Amino acid sequence: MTQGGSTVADPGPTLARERNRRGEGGKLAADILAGATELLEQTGSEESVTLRAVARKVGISAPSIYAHFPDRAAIVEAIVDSAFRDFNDAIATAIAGAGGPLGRLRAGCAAYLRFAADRPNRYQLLFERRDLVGEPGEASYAIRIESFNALVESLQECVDAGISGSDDPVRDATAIWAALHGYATLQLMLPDFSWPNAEAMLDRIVNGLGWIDHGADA
Amino acid sequence: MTQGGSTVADPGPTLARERNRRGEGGKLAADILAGATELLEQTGSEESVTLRAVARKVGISAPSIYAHFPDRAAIVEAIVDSAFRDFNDAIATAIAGAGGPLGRLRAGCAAYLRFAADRPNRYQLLFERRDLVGEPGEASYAIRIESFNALVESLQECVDAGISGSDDPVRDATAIWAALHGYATLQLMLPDFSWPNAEAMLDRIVNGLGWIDHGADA
DNA sequence: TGTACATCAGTGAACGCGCGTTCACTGATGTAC
DNA sequence: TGTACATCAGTGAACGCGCGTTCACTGATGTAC
Repeated sequence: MTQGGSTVADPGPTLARERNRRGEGGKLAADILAGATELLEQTGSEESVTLRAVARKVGISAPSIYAHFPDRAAIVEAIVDSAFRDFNDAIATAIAGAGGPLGRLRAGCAAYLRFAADRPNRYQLLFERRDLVGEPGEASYAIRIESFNALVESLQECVDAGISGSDDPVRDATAIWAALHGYATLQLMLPDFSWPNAEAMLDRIVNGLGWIDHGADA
Repeated sequence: MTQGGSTVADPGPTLARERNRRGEGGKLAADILAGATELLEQTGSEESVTLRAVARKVGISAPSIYAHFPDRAAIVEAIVDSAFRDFNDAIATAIAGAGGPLGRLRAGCAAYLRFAADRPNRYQLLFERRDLVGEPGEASYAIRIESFNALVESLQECVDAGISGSDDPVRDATAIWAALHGYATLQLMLPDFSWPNAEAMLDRIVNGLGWIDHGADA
């Protein structure tokens, strides 16, 4: 595990970095977070985000990290938090930029899949670490369902506009979420499978799952 | 990572185990695999399956493992393989035991969700290690889409019987798979979320995704 | 303008840890005669 | 039935590794006077 066949490409040490001026020591915190995120994005495994690897990447010594993060766990938590903020922002922006209830719902779902496709390793991390999730009401829980809530809202809008016949938008938004998440993560696992493209999948998911009116249920 | 806040419950050393008789040394291989699987199921993390931990669990010394597995990676691969066999068997059995095309499709999907709910950590492992997947045609690839193929077959049966109006069973089976996988894994991540129960979700997924005829597509 | 000094940003060496793996071995079990 | 011996199933000690973390430090930067 620490030794042996671990053949992760060594990104090599990033060379000399200028020491921050006085009062600007805080900048290093941002550099550490950025370096750690980049490391994760490259290797695809959270375990490879070690204090020493991060330090090499940023161009500092490992103990310097302790001035900015209490321990390794805090760095990982910070990466995940920042990834969730990026993720939620991307989806909120897409929704805000689209027209009409249906357009907004679809734009949100499309942005979801785009984030996962563009930053696969960061997406994977979002829903990987169960131990970082707090109880409902805590911030660490809220940040994880923020985009889901936006999805529910969009679907509700559609119902209100008479476009969707969903009798339970929360349940149906959950089903849509599940399909989006499954599609995104299975693709990472089996890249050689002949996946339908995102467009086709969105048609199925958005139209099929409690979306268009389609008569009886069972 | 090796030290620090790792607070995984120590299952404690399993005590003295009888040495196998001559010619029965092979039995240990099965014990090792079982111990490793149990360890994984308990801790939920593949990293905790170390040679030493497995040895403690089984009640042998760590080097004894080398008589049966060439290295640690081989153990993990064996766990995953055996988990996939269990998984595929569970689904195949459920399908075989159900009546009618629709009954078989639904039984397969229900068995999928049941496996994930009953053995969450083992299910998670199935679609976690990307590096173990070979190219299409290889056994390590085939075992990963075996149940998907059964799903396509069931859906095709439904089309043939005039029950489903799907114009592309492979694509629609993919969407169903994605929804099942997403539902299963998101539940592990956010156990406190108010998930619709499996029954309700199956209705949505099986009926909604390219299942029941529902007019235009876009 | 010059200088003593406090502070800040960061370093280098060292620690103990669990790990995968190697190696020389031990002692019970079965077999040949 | 007895005994020498090969074989088999496993052991215990040791290795070098990268890790998280601690600790005493250094030297550049800014400030008080």
